[in-house]
Amino acid sequence: MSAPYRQFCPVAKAMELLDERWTLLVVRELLSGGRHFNDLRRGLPRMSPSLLSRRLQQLTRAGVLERREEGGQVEYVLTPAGAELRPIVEAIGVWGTRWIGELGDADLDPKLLLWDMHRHVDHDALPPRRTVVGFRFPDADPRARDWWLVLHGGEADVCDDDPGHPVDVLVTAPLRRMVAVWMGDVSWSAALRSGDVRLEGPPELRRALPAWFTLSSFAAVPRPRPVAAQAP
Amino acid sequence: MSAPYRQFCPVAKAMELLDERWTLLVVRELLSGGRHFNDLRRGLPRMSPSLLSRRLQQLTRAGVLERREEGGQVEYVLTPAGAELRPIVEAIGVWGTRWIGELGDADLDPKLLLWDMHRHVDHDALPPRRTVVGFRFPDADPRARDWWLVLHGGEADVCDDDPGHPVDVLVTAPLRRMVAVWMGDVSWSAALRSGDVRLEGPPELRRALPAWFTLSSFAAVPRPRPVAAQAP
DNA sequence: CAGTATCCCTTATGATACTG
DNA sequence: CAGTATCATAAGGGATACTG
Repeated sequence: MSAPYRQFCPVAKAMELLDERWTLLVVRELLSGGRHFNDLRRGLPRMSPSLLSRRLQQLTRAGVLERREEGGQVEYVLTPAGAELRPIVEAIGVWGTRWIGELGDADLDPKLLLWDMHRHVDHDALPPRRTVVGFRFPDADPRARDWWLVLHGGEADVCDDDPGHPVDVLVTAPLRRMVAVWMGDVSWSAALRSGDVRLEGPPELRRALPAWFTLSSFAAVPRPRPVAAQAP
Repeated sequence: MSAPYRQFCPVAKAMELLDERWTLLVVRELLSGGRHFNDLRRGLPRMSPSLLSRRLQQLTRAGVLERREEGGQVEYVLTPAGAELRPIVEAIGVWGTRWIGELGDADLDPKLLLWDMHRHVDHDALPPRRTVVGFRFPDADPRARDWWLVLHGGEADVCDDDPGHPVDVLVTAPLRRMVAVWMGDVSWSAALRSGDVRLEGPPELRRALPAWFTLSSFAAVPRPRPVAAQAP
């Protein structure tokens, strides 16, 4: 743990914990419903397992979460103190949505995009049978170019290998564009109209697809008005 | 700057900035009204000037604050993006107030206590003449044992040397106790009744003194109920 | 699945001194 | 007042391999 601030101010004391790299992202994963070690890892692919392990221990010691082992199953559960971090994480996300500028290319991780999408599937909007959505990001790294989302019976599975089932709708888009749609910076309809995002498959499925996903929780955040141009 | 998270998630992007040691405390100082480099330093006594300088630059680049130089006077001012960090800093302070346990001895910095108090003087409650409040923390480091607060004409000056003026009221208390009063964990009246905090001076000033200070902004935060004891 | 164990290495930070 | 310059250290963190 890094050196304490030596201030009694509760902001400083809280930041001694929350300051540390990855910590609040681990909390974000837990707030999003991650419960198992490898769940969490999927949302934090660039975090080493040893560091995740350490963070989980620190958060446990801090009283933010609890490690439960029941029948060989390990579960991490937020305590009341941990649950009260939700407004903080959300406020930070809102702030980031409003004030972080352009994303860098390195920020555009298709794995995380699919992982986030799979958590926001509106299963009630889906056809009543198994549905496979393919994603192709022509500009992405070849190894992360093709993805499949298998939607069935309230489950959503992310695959980076062909799952074998036929694809019902194929979504093709530049990665940056797809992220922009996901984050609410561009609407599905605008992205489709411009031709940046293309859908292939039966017309009724193509029409329905946008409704299968509720967007990122931050998509609806109002953006700051750009500095108003002076009226002439 | 430490390595980016490589996530497009706005929480991650925001934390790339806010994550870094001291950063949010610098913002806290700005939100509390600090405007000049050395103002900020007083609220961040353990931060080296070079690091403060670097943080100010990073925050400027991030669009959180603006450096203004007018007539040789340098001023740091929060931008709209910076001002929108207020709810985050406050939420973190509230969380810290509720969930951080006992403070360590190293957290009890009399300098910061006095610095915080001087910002929360209710000048309208003061006698209409210059008032000097002395503080003595018998258990503190000898060099930080005695402090003076000179209150006059809407100004409040913190001194760690005898300012020369006669002391109107002398407050003597264990440092931890005084911090507890300040943070709202113990009321003035309880602390005085128990004898932990003692006031010396004319009775009317002793009676009036608690009203001279509005407590820390977090003093009024409701504490979580302790886990209820099981009824027998 | 749920983590530990290593190991190296960058780099963030603290401390101090100094300048316009 | 408002910072810069310099330096040594610790250690936080990334990568990888391995275990029950």
